Amino acid sequence: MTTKPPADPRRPLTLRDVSEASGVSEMTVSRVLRNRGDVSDSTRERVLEAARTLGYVPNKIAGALASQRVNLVGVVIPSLSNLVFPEVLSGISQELEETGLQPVFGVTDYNQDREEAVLYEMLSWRPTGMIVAGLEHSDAARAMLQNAGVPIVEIMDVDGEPVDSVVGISHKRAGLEMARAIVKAGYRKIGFLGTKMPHDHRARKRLEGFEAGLAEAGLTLADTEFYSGGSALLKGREMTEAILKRSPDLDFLYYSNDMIGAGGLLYCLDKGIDVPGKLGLAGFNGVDLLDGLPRRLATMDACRREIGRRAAAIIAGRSESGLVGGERIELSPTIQLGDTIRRTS
Amino acid sequence: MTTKPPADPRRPLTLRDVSEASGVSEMTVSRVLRNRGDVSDSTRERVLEAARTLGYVPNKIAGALASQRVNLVGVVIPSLSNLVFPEVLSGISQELEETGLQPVFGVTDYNQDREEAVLYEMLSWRPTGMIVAGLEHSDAARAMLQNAGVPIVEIMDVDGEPVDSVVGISHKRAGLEMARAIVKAGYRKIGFLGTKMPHDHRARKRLEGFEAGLAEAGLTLADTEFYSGGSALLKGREMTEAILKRSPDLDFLYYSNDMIGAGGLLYCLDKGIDVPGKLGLAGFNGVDLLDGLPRRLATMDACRREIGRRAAAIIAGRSESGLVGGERIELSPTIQLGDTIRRTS
DNA sequence: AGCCCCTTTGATTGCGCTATCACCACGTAT
DNA sequence: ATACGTGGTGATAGCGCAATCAAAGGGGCT
Repeated sequence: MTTKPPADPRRPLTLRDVSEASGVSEMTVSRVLRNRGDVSDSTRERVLEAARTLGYVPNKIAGALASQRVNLVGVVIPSLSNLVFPEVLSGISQELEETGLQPVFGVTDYNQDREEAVLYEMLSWRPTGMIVAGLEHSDAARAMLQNAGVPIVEIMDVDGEPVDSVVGISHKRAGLEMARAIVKAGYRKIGFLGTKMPHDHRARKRLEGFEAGLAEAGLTLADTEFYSGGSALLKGREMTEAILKRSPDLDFLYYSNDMIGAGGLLYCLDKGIDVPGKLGLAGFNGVDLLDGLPRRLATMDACRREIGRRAAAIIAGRSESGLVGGERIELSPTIQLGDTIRRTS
Repeated sequence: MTTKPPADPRRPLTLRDVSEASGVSEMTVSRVLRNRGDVSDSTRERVLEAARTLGYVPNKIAGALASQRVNLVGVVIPSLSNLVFPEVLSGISQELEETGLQPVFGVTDYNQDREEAVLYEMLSWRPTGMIVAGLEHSDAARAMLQNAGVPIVEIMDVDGEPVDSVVGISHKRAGLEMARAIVKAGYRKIGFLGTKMPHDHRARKRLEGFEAGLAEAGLTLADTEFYSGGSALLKGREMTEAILKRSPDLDFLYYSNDMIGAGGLLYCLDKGIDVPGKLGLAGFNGVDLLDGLPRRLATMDACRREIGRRAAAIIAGRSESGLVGGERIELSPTIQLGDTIRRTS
């Protein structure tokens, strides 16, 4: 059988073209290409051959409309330049790999209006499920998610009221526990260095938890320093220099993330400051960048990849088994003292 | 006017629901929601009000099928854990922001089979255009891209034959120029440290260019060291230690990326090695991480954000103006000598 | 032979939307 | 008066596919 080329070479191919080329009905072609229903081996071969030589690519738009099923999972995150989120995405991708589901990413830049727009856009493709970073959304966004009629998983954070399911860690508790560890190690004059992003709710919660932990020991933050934008490592250096110049008697610096913490550590080593004797340091995240530093920064693992995996599993699982949802998974970040907190043992 | 709730509360809303709630035809609702055609202000208000209170979200699947237009741009990259690609994505996002086009990302893990699968999946959504990292694809993948009938932009690399348009830098030339700079600075016993990924064609081309540059001065690589996986910073340390132990007389180390270069730099500073006097170092990429290091590593900017922007602009531009395509944009990375190459001046 | 059952294939319908054209009610020009 | 726009609206058809049911072609059984 000769495969005749389509009439108009620039007209996109359809099932009909494959059907004509292989001499069977469109329905049978559809069945072959989706591996669904019984088709004899001989026709299957013929159809696949025709599809291959034509270079046919199915039109999922039409397929999705007809079947009311879409293999997409919307993933909404605040940023890509954070190093944290790519790892979450990676966990999601990995878990979804074998399910036939496809993640689609959207970035909000920590901006609620952008988030609303991205959610609207994504929901308009009628995805199988949504994974959204954080629990804080505009009312309109919450309403959209609630009405979407598909599983919603909010990730990263568990301190708040989820729309549906939630997978994350308690950033409040993370801050609290780090404060306790620092106090226990004997540090008393403690400074905080972080970002100036009012919409990074997780950083805010860590700070709140941290202050609560200090309060347990009757302490308050001795000084704080904030930044925004730029190379985090460099900012860590600069902020550390600034805060130590202003408050030379600090004996501990808590950084809101590992990158600025690493910058601070490099600064202290440069200056020959005795770490952790005279000055202790800690960050947050457990990025593996830290493994390469001259000294291991104290930190707390945020379970990023695991969060992605579990969230994806909920979507994937729920899309098969018609579960009702509302799962709540709180992971426990483990504190790693590294070499920048005095060991009290 | 009271907006009656939909009959079945779990049935997804359609244009018909909004049309009934607002007392106009579906067509008029469609026009209002897309801001197309003339609609009187009073009806527009009524329709928007109804849509808002119902919480209607349009179904783009149906819309795309009917209009044969899809506002998606497929973006295919090899990895997210590389720090380089998130920046490219960021450039793409930014450029696409105002065009109504939406990027959709797919990750191949430097695997040609995965790439083929991801391309097939993406093309089946009939995107407005595709941005694909690299020029090396399987025959099937090339064929798919060629037949897609939409603008294709291959990015990062210009050393090869593009399917359609291409935006990137010459990695061969980047390697070559770095080699020349190193030779000119007087280094002679030069080692290379890189990844063991046979499918990272850009790293390979840089190495080829680099060796060609050495050859101009009658030199060859004195030693090489490869790694795969793990924390790049730590690997940089370990590899540097290994290669220097094996070949203590090396006077320069060229790293295939900045992260391992940074690890190497930290190692050398730890060991008190005279950089750049006794030993010169250079990386590749110009990641802003380097700004925070104790000494600035020599490197070469890969124009990542710019590449993303230009690629997106081609898609956006071509989707309006029915241009024919085939653009070729070669950006020029600038060498930054930093503090780890001797200044010959 | 007549029956049933199973496998394989095809015809029809509709998913939710937009393109297109038709239509109506007004003006305004001729 | 007739013709002709023009802003506003609705009716109809169809995008490319999959769900569904109908039908055709074999066996194997009584």
